[in-house]
Amino acid sequence: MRKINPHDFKVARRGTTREINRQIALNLIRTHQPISRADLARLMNVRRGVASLLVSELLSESLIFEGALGEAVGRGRRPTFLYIDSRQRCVVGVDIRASRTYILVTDLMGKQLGVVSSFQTNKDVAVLTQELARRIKQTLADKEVGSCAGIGVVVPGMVDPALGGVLHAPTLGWRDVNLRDPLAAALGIPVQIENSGKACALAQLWTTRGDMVAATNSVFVSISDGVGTGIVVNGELMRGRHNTAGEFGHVPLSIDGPRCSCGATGCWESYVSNLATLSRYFGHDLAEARPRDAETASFTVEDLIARARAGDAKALAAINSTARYLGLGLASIINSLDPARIYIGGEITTAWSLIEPIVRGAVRERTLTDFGGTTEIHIVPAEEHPRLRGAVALVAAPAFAAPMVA
Amino acid sequence: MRKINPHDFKVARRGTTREINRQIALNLIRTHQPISRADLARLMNVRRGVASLLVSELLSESLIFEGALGEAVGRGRRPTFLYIDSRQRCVVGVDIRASRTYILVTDLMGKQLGVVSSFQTNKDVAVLTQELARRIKQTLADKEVGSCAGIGVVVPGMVDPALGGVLHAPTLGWRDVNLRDPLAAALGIPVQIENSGKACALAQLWTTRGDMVAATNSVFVSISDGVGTGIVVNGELMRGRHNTAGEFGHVPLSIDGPRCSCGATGCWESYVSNLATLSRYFGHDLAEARPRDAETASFTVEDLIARARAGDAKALAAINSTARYLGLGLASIINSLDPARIYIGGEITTAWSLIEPIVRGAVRERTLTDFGGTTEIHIVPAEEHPRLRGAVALVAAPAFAAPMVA
DNA sequence: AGTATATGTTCCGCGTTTAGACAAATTCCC
DNA sequence: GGGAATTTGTCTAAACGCGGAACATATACT
Repeated sequence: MRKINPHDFKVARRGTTREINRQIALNLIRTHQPISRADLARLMNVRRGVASLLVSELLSESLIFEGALGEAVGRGRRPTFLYIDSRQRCVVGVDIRASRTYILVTDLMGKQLGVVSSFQTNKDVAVLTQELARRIKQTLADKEVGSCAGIGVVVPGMVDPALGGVLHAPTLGWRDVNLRDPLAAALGIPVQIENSGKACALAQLWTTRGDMVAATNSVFVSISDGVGTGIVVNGELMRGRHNTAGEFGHVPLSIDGPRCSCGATGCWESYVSNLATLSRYFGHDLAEARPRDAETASFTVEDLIARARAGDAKALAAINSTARYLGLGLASIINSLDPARIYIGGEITTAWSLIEPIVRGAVRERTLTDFGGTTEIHIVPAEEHPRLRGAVALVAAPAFAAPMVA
Repeated sequence: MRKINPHDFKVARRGTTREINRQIALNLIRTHQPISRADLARLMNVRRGVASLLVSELLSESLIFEGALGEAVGRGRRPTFLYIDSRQRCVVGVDIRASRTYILVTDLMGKQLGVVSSFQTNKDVAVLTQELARRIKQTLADKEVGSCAGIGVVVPGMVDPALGGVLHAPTLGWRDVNLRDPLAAALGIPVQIENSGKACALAQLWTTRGDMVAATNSVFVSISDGVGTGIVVNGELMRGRHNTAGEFGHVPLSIDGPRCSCGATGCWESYVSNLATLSRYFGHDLAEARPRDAETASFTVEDLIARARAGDAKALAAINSTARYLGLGLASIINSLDPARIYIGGEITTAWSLIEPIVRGAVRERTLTDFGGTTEIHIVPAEEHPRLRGAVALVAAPAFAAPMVA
């Protein structure tokens, strides 16, 4: 039951019906491929004639292609199978992080076409843009990937996708930096840019198979140096007025808690970020400066988890403590948004088998309803590259999105 | 950019275009009345012929009516003005609270038709249903209000609008109670039921004039015995998987804080509810049982505010303390959802002129971005009856909602 | 070889927008 | 007072796309 905005609506035109049904057909082919025109018509509950016309339109735009004939189930003419046409077109996903920058090439369906490459991030935007352009050119030339439909870039910080600018990325030290236009100009390819937490949520929305209801109402929680979240409501990414929706990392667990990098105190992030977990292990006061001495500089959460698994009680205690705070924060997300599913990404998830009971216990402890306590929690391993997948989705998804209407 | 759910979509039929445009026309008449067919066509950017057809359809369903001829602006034929037809049809809104139950009759546009009546709430559902039915019958017979299109009921608790049941309403002591069906059966009128925080959000969404962008991305925070919130995203009420989205009242300010009625500790509600404010004034430990002795039983927040305005320093301190916690909690809402506007309702708002600087200061203190700190805050006075307006919207809004498509 | 069945195409009907013409109503101007 | 200009509202034909059914094609079973 959506309200029509009387100052910003879209009247249905003669071609709107077709536009809508075309997108539905495209999505059904995407999720059910290989599929015949007849099956498509049955799924859509339209006559075969209509499905045929929709298909021929998609064929003429080479969004799909006709593959080999399928086997007839019983008797009767064999169906011609339809597939999304992701041949000779690719998408580049770029994940810029404080330490390194990652590049991935996929086809339009998000299928990985090469290895993930990476290089050290130069925080000077001009230099970084140049290096990115050089490496992307190289990648596109090397591979048999066809033409590039677009480049998606994700950044750990506040982004204005409409203007293409990074408004504030603390870990990169960027403020009011336009990355999109110079990169697009250097390559002659359209560039989309978005916050990485939101991109992760997009990745799950567009790549999750099976239970779509859960993916269309979900929250992605990404835990690394900071805590970022992306919220998906009714199959749509929640942006908020200034595209900053999803900063759950700075909702407090205790307003009198440790100082957070954002300047406030007791943020969830200051309890569960990788730095917080490591600080807890090394016994530093969390309010102090970040540990960067010789012993701790190269020590990561993965190392900590390895020690915990090897029997280091202090390491285990640090992780368990993070697990508990993680659960308490998730409970806030559940109470406030009641998502069907929560995705969790980040290094800490490699310890999931250790911490799951603690996390779930803490969730149950603070959720208001029994339903809330049983909210699905899905772990997204780093090997799935959720941020890069999200960057790709920025480019690939619009072709499949529902048309704006009413 | 919404994703089409491949397991639950709506194909566009032959009549879908008309359905969409019909609703747009209806909404434009609603917001711009009185309006002529020609102006409607200009607003919609369609031919006058189309607008005429849409109008004649709406006329035949008596959703609108033709009023007197308007004055010609320059030369030319005088336009016939169109109006939403809210004559002889009414909606009943019911607000069930722990102490009293309120009833309001409005027309389809939400215009108040009589006085708000109320009676003491009997927590036995059978008795309450009977009394409600009796009083509503009486109200509908007394007034020259025409036939009743539906009854909207709001309850302070967890509701399943689809099943018509109240799953859990702590202050009423209800659990798994079906209120909708017995009431509908007793009156022969369809009944809609919803949580009161969500209803308040709906009320603002459907009755706010002017800046629609703000209303379509807003959060309503209702502060009384408890703290309830309703979230509106893209012009649609956010329900969540179990219709429990919006329980920001139980997001903690400090997990080690005072015990909350929900069983957890340090919930925002336990800092800013009316009881919390009063307890602070009387110096009780917030974790103790609620103050209900002779002195405090009948003392309300309004009384407290009156004392504060009269110069009672202790009263002012209690209110200021609540104001600060209120702002800190609002900051969490802003950080996590980035709404364009926050509406605040409840008794404490009568002290807004006293507490506004403190609230805004606390908001700025914890919001992550400068944008966030300047988020619009609108006070909704009790005289506007936001809960009752929301109850009415439950019935009146569907006729104006955008059709589900794609 | 004949029949049954499934797929994919084609044709016509009908609802809706699009475009334009036209009558009715009203003001302006001579 | 009368004609021109302008605006409103209706009407008709064309274009677009779904709805339904017929038809050709292709395959399996008997």
